Amino acid sequence: MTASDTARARQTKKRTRIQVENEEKILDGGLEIFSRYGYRGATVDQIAEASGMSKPNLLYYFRRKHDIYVAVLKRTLTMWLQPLEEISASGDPAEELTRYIGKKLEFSRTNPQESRLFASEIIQGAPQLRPVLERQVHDLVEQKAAVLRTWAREGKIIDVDPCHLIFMIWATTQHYADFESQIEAVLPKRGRDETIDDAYGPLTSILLRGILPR
Amino acid sequence: MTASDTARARQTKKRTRIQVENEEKILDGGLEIFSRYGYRGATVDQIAEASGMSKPNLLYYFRRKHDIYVAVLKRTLTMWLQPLEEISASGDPAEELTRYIGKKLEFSRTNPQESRLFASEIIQGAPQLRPVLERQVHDLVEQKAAVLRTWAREGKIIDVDPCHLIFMIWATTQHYADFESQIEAVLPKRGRDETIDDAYGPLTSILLRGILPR
DNA sequence: AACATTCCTGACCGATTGGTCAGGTAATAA
DNA sequence: TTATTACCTGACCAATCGGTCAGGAATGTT
Repeated sequence: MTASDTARARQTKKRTRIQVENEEKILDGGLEIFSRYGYRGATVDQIAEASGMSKPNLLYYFRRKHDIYVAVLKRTLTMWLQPLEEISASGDPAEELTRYIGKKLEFSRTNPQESRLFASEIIQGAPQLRPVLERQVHDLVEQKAAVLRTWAREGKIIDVDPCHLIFMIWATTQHYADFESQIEAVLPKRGRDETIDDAYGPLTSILLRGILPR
Repeated sequence: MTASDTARARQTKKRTRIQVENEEKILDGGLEIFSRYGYRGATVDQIAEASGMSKPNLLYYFRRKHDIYVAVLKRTLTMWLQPLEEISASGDPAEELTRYIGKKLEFSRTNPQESRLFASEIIQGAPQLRPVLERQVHDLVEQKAAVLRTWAREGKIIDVDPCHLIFMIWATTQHYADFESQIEAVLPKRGRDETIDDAYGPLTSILLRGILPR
């Protein structure tokens, strides 16, 4: 047995059925716990329990707590960015933005844990995500900001800094996942799904009225 | 020495100069650490160091980590709610809302740690804040929502669920504090203060265009 | 100055933390 | 069938956690 025989190094080789299954279990469990308590607040024991396996067995697949965290973040990033990528310069601004807002709201509905995981990581200074933010996300935002700027030049939307518009959409849509417990406590009792349904109207109408020319 | 002689129980009596000073130091240190790591991720040792005192001495003033946390949250809540309270039914909607947005953005600039502390608490399910949210915040939101509804009935603003409008303002303004490190990483290099300055224009113009009648 | 009270500390405690390890069990390839 | 590899476990470890405690140092009161 040498160090190169460990599960992590084995990933270059072919992955076993059991390995695939268990790693997925662990990522799910990790998501649940990390999104609730943040990186430092989460314990390996908790993640192991949430994943339905013993701690030593979990650590057989991911040798360090930190490795689980990074893997969960990595898996989440793709779906988090997807809706933004789909904005098309050739489409109609109102349609494209309505669709984008809808997709982001839908993400808050179906993946609140993922949303909170990101929020938690970023509130804590994005120690793991920073490199990705500075390259991948930065580039994508700039690319889509350029699209919005083109639309503004053509008079299809008003002329405001497109980055802040994107931030507005992120903030308002993710709010329904990240601050769910606040909304739940403040609002007259309704389910989470209904609340997000209710939000769709006000959100799109205010934002579109706000950026489309009269 | 009985239990009733402890620092906490003493709060009913007159508070010493040193006591006042040190409790403030601890609340500041606690804010710094809790806002960075969340409740569970923060350690008493860290808070003690951030407060510039030894751990036993810190625990002389607050006997439990949890007591510090609650005290910090309590101190923060008042200033967090202040701007919303100031919205006046008799004022001009455009002016009142512009001022409110400005105040909230200003809070993000001057009190980012407080903002993140709240965000962290709420993401983790608001275990401590929930009672306050369900009473104090709930009542205040309903009261101001009524004001917005009146404005809508008078045709001064468009007719959307006012709660979601309030959420939009919270989300967009607090975003600049809570997600500061993301914005910093994504945006072309600027200072935090300049970014918030830049945000004020787009934010107010989009939101006001979005809710004021044409 | 004498005393009482408040403030502060080093040493310490049991519990929990992330992580290791020797060895046993199940799956699979020969 | 047998050998090999992958999978899993209980027991364990050093470090860190929240918190205690006896007693010394400041501070304030008379």
